[in-house]
Amino acid sequence: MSLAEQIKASAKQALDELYPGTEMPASAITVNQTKPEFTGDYTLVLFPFLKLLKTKPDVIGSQLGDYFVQHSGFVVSYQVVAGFLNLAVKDEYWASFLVQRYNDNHYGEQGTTGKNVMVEYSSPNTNKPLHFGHLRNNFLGFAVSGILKATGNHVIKANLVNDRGIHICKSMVAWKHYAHGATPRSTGIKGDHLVGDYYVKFNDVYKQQVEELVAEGMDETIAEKEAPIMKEAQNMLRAWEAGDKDVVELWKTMNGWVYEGFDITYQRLGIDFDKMYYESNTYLLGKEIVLKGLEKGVLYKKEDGSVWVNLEDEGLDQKLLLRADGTSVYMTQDIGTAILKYNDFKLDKSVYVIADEQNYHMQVLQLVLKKLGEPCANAIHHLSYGMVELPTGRMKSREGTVVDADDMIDEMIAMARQQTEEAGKTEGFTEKELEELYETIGLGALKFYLLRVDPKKKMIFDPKESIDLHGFTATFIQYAHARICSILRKEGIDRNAAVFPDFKLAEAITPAEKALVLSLEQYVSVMMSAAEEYNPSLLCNYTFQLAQQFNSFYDVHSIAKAENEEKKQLRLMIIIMVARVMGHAMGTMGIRLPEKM
RNA sequence: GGUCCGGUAGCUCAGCUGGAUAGAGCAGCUGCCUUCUAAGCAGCAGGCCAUUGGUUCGAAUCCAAUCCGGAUCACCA
Repeated sequence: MSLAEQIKASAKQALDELYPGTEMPASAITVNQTKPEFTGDYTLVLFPFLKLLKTKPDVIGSQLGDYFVQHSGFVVSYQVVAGFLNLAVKDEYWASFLVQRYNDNHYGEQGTTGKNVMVEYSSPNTNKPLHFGHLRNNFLGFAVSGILKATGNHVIKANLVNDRGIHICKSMVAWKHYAHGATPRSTGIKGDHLVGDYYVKFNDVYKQQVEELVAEGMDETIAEKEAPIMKEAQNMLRAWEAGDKDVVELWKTMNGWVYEGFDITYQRLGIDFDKMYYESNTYLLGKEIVLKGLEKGVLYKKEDGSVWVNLEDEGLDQKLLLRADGTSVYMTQDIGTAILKYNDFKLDKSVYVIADEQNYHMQVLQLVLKKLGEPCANAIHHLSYGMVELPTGRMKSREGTVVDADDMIDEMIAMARQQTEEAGKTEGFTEKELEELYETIGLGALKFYLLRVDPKKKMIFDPKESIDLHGFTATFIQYAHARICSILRKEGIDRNAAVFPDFKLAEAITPAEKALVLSLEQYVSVMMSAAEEYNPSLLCNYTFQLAQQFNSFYDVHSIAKAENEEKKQLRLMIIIMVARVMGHAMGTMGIRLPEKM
């Protein structure tokens, strides 16, 4: 239990004892960190008690304050200011917290919940390379997986690859006509980019053909259907579904190129999966379920033979689940996959990392599954995140107005190199170490940039403004971490092995020291909130604040020249804990921290 | 039009389960490296928390209305 929670519990107990018979609801008890301008560490708000207890703030304040001093064991003194009870926590409490956690190598890790949680993320289309917006999805999914793992869940990271459909055929058709047999090997172009180029090519040609047909007097909506290249793509899709040997062969080849490209990108990003699902394997699964739902009378059939679900009672619309010709739609596939995933791993929770443009779709999916009586309906959680936009609006791969993920990674690493060299900080590194450092800094900055904002908010990225390496960034945290490592190196201390069995608290803890211990104490509850809210930005904010506090501490206190041995040990324990917590928090999100920079 | 999401410093964002004088970073301005890493620290300046009303001892936070921006409401995925 965190200290703030202990204070709440004690306050509840105190009120029960002081005012027997008056049931104070837990919601009436609020505990905040004390504002810096007042003395104290935590503050209990007294206003909510006044009416129910028919008393005044200073009366109840001193009653509760006395109770805390006498019974809590951790409060040394208190002050009542207006309606606030400011509690000062004993230095001994902080010291013993520190010693205890210092010797706990798993601080920040929760015991197992016994729950199986799947996080589906990334889920790319195999017709184009990843762009900046996809990065947010990938980082979010990976970070949330780490957070759920740290809070004791068994996590399965899943990737549902969208490897079939008309959009895939578009790249294939264009490649057939315009590539003259070009391959990643023959051109030296990364496979996903090569295929993406032909997706763009398809759209160029398509647009041109539509224009020509319109110029010949055809209606635009008809022209869009009649353009030869579009018809060809549709034919190809039909051929694929029929298992046409040549089409399937080409499909396998081109998807293979894309996977090779994706693998490189995933590896550079430090992102991985425990389970791959391919839509080509799963797209037929939902049909059976839908037909069963039809039998049960949960769904209904229209005259033309198409199958629908009526969600009007839920305030939504009617939704098609099977076409008149019996083929599946997107929703049907997702119904099948949801059940498949659920059964594959006996899931307690199934998280979908999907952009907020699909909120409606996910809502419908969940409702349909519920209507069908599928237990997986209740396990679904849509982690809906806002899209990354350019100042000019949304990225459109069809129009080629995207910030490419691979380019972005290169740019970030190049920037890390440039700034390290400019600062003259390359000494004492081998060439290989430098390469690794630039990657750690560049990728860290990129990940942090995309994770530090509340997932549900959309964000605007201006490619003209580079991602900063100062201030609220991973670099800032990495730098603080490197400083700690440097201190330890100079002191000859191994942070994983150092123990302080003789530590005694000899004098008062200073404000800068206390700020750090207080933050360290809050780490677990921050991690829990991040898990509850599926929100890595909480960890980003927390870790940044910890780094800030460390830098201030570093400025006013010396470790090497500490006033005495007790202070030195105290500070060593503090900074080692800070380094560990930073490493744990960032590591959870896939951001590495260097020992030196 | 229905539904949903957002509007906080010049810019990017915290704070939103109601609590003290609304916080960071960037950009701007002052200081601070013969002392454990200045990718840092300390400070200055910058706000009608979109608007209006309501609830309350207390509202950026909750409710209602309005304005602005976005998403979505496909036999696309």
